[in-house]
Amino acid sequence: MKPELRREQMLRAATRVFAAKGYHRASVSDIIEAAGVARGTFYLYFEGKREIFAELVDVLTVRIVNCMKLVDLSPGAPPWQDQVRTNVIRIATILAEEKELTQVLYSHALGLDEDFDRKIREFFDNLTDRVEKAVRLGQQMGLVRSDLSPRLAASHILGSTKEVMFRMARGELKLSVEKMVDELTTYYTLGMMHAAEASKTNRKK
Amino acid sequence: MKPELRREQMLRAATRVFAAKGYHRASVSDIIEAAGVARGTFYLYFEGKREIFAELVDVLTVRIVNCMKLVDLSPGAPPWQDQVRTNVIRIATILAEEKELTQVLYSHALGLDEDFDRKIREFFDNLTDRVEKAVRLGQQMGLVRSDLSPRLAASHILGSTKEVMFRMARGELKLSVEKMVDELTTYYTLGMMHAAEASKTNRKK
Amino acid sequence: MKPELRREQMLRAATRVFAAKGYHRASVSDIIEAAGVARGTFYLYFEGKREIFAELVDVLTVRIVNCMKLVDLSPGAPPWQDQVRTNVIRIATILAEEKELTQVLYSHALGLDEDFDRKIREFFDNLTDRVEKAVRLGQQMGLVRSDLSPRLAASHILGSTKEVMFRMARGELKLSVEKMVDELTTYYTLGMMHAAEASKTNRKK
Amino acid sequence: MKPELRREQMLRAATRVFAAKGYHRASVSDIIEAAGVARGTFYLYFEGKREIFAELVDVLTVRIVNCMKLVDLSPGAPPWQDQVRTNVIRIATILAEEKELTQVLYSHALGLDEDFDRKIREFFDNLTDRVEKAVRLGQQMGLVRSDLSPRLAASHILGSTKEVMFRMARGELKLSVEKMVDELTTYYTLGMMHAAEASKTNRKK
DNA sequence: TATGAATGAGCATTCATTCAT
DNA sequence: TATGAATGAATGCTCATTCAT
Repeated sequence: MKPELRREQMLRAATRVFAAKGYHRASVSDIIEAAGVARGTFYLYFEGKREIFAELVDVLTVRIVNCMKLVDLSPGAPPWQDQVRTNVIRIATILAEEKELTQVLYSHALGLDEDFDRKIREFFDNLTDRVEKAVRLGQQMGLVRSDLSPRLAASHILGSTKEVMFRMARGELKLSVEKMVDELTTYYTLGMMHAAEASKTNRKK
Repeated sequence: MKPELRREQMLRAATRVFAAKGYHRASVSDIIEAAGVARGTFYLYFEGKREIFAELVDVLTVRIVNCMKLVDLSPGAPPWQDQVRTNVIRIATILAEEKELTQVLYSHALGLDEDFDRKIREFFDNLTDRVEKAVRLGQQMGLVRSDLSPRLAASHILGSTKEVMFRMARGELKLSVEKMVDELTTYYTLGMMHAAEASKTNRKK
Repeated sequence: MKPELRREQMLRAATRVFAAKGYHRASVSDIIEAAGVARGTFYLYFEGKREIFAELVDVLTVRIVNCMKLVDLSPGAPPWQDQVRTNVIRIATILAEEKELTQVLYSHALGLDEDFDRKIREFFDNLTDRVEKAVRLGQQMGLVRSDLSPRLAASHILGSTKEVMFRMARGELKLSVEKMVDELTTYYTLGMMHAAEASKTNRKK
Repeated sequence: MKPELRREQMLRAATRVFAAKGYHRASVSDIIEAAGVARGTFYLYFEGKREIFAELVDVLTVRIVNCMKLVDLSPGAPPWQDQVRTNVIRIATILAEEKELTQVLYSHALGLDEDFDRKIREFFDNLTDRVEKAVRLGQQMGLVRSDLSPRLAASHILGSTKEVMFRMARGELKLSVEKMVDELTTYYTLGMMHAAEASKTNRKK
């Protein structure tokens, strides 16, 4: 079998196993059994359990980071709310496609070893930073109320998004991606906007 | 030594160890060393590693659940926003007191075994249910806009609260509990209120 | 069982196993089976296979180094030949007592890892250094012919001694320790002495 | 590529690898990498790691055995001391040429498996037998003192020769082959000769 | 011939838990 | 109650060897 296919097959098997048992309870034996390959084959493609997990995270990370576009505030560009909405829809669509991986990432990712924990943290910190910058920009433009702590607001947004996405991945919240994103962005924006703006936005609904 | 003191001593040691290394990387050896007791003594007081961890979680859970009061909407009661705010302040105060435990609980708790995972899930689901009910009530009272999905809103609130609390426990967000709670509740309420109300609330700031 | 006894028991078992199979072919499983202890017990006392082997070597090394006395050339001291003979007898007696360990040490000791190889080498280099110094001293005293390379002579002496001791340990050469040592020292001394001395010494026999 | 060249190329690579890492630490991967051939190709030419090593040993063994000539004691033949000296020079020259292989052979050869260990032992026993016979012959001719145990003397000679050759291979003893052989044979002969002979020999130097 | 992906027996090691003292 | 020596199931990993292409 072609190496790339083997890799693919094993990554898929690992995703299934990690989603079903969680990182800690999953063993290399589980993965090779699920993939239907021999012990040695596993180590031919991955350095160990930690590494195959890291690869799964990396793949998801890259996809998410790549789909995010900076909000364009130049005249003539679409309203920033729409741009944010589009970004969130793109992310949510990926996570909805990768339900199993999302569950793993958001629930079993910490406590492996210090390096790895840091990596996961960096991923979320990276996202938080991006959101924080957007909030600051919003404040400079006068769109966001200035008494808001940008870091706090970013943590907020990230936290609620994580929770909702995770519950959708677990199949517990059953909504269309659009409906969910609309709620999410309404929340974000209402919480951040000046009274006058909030008022207008709510009235439109 | 008095049995209760022994227990206390070991629980405290376990908290420190779990906070420093995380559940999976912490070993019984670490705990007994930190507590300064013999191996066998540990098993005299606790059934095992899982159980001493479960006990730590239980203690925190009980404290949190006990400090939450149902919002009283009868005439003459304080404004519901204030009541929510008081609730959240109480919870946040406990978590701020138990920073180490909070970190453990929110980051290393999953992946032990199925029973335990379910337990953690049930704790959060329990909280979500309570919030969801509150949202429904708010809708019935006409305070909360009716196009809001109560479950989604509850997930939202829970997610952002978890994230912010966790970041504070990690020492990453440095705010007073009050400031944080104000932001949090402003968020919750603005996102949920009718335009007119939101408008008024924001204006007051 | 008392820890020291357990250690003793396991060291003895390991000696037997290493002597029978050689270091590389011996497994921890062999050792614990021979000792009649559980897997974990082994690791309670030793860090691993390398370490228990190192300990065996250390014990032998210490015994050998301790039994060697510097040759006393002051007036009134016994003839240096006798002193050397006594030293060699002491070493040979230890090795004859520890036949199994001797076999292991001299035949399977190299190729474990670089650190360990160096250790074994240092042991023999240490012995070689001592012999070399003795040869130089002999040359200064005019007892040993001056055209002899001290290092070469020392390698010589060490090599022949190692070989003979090893063959005795293997049960291939069957002589009394005394007879063997007499031959050995005759060899050493004849090869090194001035013609006149060699002549006298040989005549005495 | 011509089969013989391939073999040659792989044997050379193996020699380098074994000399650098020792038999046990060397892996088939190391060898094929050093030789620049594929995994399967290796097994096309050799049955396995043990066999390629055995082949290297065999080649050296044959060369050494072939270069040894029986001492000719018939009248008119060169002095036996000279004949022994010539033999030893021939062996030493081969070993000096094959420094890497010598190191491997003398230090990492044991502990592979029983058959192989026996083989190495047989090689040295074979040499010991030859030397022993020579000693007996010397005793019969009245050249060697009769109180010498032939087997012991042979072990002696072999041991010191092995040690010196090995140290030279390791680059630790730096002498010309001639100087070394002179010392070696002086040692052998002095230790074995009658007093009168020893006296004469030493005087000549 | 040559390749290199695949194999799996074998090994070292860890650690939660037990139990005789 | 308290101890700590002993346990052994479970796990991760290596590497010589095979075999389909």
